[in-house]
Amino acid sequence: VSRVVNNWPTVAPQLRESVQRAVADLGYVPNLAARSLVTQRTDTVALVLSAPADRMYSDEPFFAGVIRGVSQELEARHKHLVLVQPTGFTGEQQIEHYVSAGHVDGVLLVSTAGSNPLRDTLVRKGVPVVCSGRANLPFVDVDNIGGASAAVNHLAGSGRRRIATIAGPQDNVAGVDRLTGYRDAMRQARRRSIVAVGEFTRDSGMNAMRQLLDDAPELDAVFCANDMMAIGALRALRDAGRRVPDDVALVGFDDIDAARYTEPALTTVVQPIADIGRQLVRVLLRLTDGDGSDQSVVLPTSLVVRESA
Amino acid sequence: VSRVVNNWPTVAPQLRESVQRAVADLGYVPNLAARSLVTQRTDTVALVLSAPADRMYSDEPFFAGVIRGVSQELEARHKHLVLVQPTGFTGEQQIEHYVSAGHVDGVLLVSTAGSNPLRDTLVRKGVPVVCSGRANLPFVDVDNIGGASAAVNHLAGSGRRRIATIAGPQDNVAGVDRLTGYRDAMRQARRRSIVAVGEFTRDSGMNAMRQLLDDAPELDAVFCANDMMAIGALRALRDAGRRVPDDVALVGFDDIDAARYTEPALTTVVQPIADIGRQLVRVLLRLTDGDGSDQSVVLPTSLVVRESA
DNA sequence: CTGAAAGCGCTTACAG
DNA sequence: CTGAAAGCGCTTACAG
Repeated sequence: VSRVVNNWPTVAPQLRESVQRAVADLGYVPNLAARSLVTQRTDTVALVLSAPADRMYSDEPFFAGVIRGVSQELEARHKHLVLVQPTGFTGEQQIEHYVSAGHVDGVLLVSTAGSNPLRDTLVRKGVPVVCSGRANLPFVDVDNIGGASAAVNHLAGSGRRRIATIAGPQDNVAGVDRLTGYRDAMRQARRRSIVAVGEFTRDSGMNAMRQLLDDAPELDAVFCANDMMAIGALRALRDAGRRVPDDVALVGFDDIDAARYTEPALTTVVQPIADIGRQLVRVLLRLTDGDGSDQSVVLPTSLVVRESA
Repeated sequence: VSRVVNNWPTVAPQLRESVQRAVADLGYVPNLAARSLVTQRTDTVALVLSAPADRMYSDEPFFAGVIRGVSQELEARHKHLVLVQPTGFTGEQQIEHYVSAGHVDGVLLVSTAGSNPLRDTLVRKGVPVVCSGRANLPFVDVDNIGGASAAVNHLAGSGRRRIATIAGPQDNVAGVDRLTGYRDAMRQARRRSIVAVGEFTRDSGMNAMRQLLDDAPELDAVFCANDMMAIGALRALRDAGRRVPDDVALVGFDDIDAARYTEPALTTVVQPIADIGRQLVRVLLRLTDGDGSDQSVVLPTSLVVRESA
């Protein structure tokens, strides 16, 4: 029976057929716990989402998009998804325990912070891990530097003189890289950088914009490291009586749905969010089921020009 | 060893201690597959999210909030979460198979559509299932009718004469109940209903608002069955030159983050989204680990008054 | 090609 | 209180 269920080639056709009929009649479904006990595989992947509460709880669709992509790709490959959103230290310990217990074949780590004790622990234990955001282990990232540079070049190319940026948190790889991209492009254009730092939230974008307006009132363009902050900045600009894009041009990053609905609609850098999820799965499965090679991926970004710049 | 690990009372203190030391030294972690093979329990719950793609893919934070609540409650109870977002029929078949294989102790079903073949199949197989939204099996819902009525009463109480509604899709329990609440309150106030139907998305809200403006230009208030549609309606009203709240008062439903950031900020009915997730878990665990009783829950809603009405 | 047997890592009556 | 044994439901060498 086992050989029929697992599609071994060496089974007489008639035997196979009668077994299959019995399986169908009885509605037999193999017990996965028993199977994984002997095969040492679980066909299950853990997705660990960790981020500061204020971003996780917010309505930013980044995490939802990644989950969706992971889920899609896993379903297509007949694997299962265990989702974990650890709250604090005890949460992380539970995951460590769970993973150590052999309940998953690998871990997908989507964390906003740069350092991550859980990651190090898992790697040390020999658990296959793939990160979102470049790291010194298998990862999936997007071209943050290129995207940010493209945004700045668009701004400079359309005649803007004083281009500021609202950067993301600098303990976050994307936050760092998008600022790097901004600085690189500014240097190349022989401009001086004007930088404020936010937390990737609407409120922080609003505050950062106000500060920029105080510190560098002559600015005529702002590149925001994500769309949520751009939405906040838009509000601060309106409150200050600056017209967008007439007085100040604004570019975001991410291309979340909301970017199409601001007034004016947001020019932004497109990041393929669901693709990140799909690629995370592919890189992990190459590690566990494939040739075991690290084939990290960097996905392209592109600028979509709407009304704000 | 097993008795120590599982905290049986009948173990000599010294024996217990030496086993515990060994466990700690060796970093022993019990194999859950082996355990669940004999106990027939997995300490794992499946959360099945099914919704039409246009809502699921959107940046609406409802699903993310429910996931968060489920995840929190499960972590607190040392249970695990497998997340499934079936795409089409094959996706549902995979879940059915997975659940039948005994990989989970129960299923949380968050589906927007009223009828659900998967639900019926699982129930027939004897799998413990809890739904979000009232149903003829254990469920967690919010007081949609009461919330909608409160919104209408607020509008009527503040002197609005012609109160319309943009209802949600009528194949959705929340969509139906929020419309019922609107109609009930209107009847009680001896007003005539003015109804347009949307799909819970921004675009559908915008279109519905345009239609209302055509059909009933005299309206001076609109109750939207969710915030996303209210955001779309806000846009349509602005495009039509109607001021909010001066010309038209607007009330939403959900109290998503974005409701605080519209201009004017949205008056809306608060729905405790993360609580829905937490309660789903509690109701399910009462079914499986508790006394087996169906203790469905209806969570309260409340009106939060901001600027739009 | 196929049957019988061992074993995956646990839990839990069963004796003592 | 505790040891030895059976058994959960599978897979996979091992013989034949």
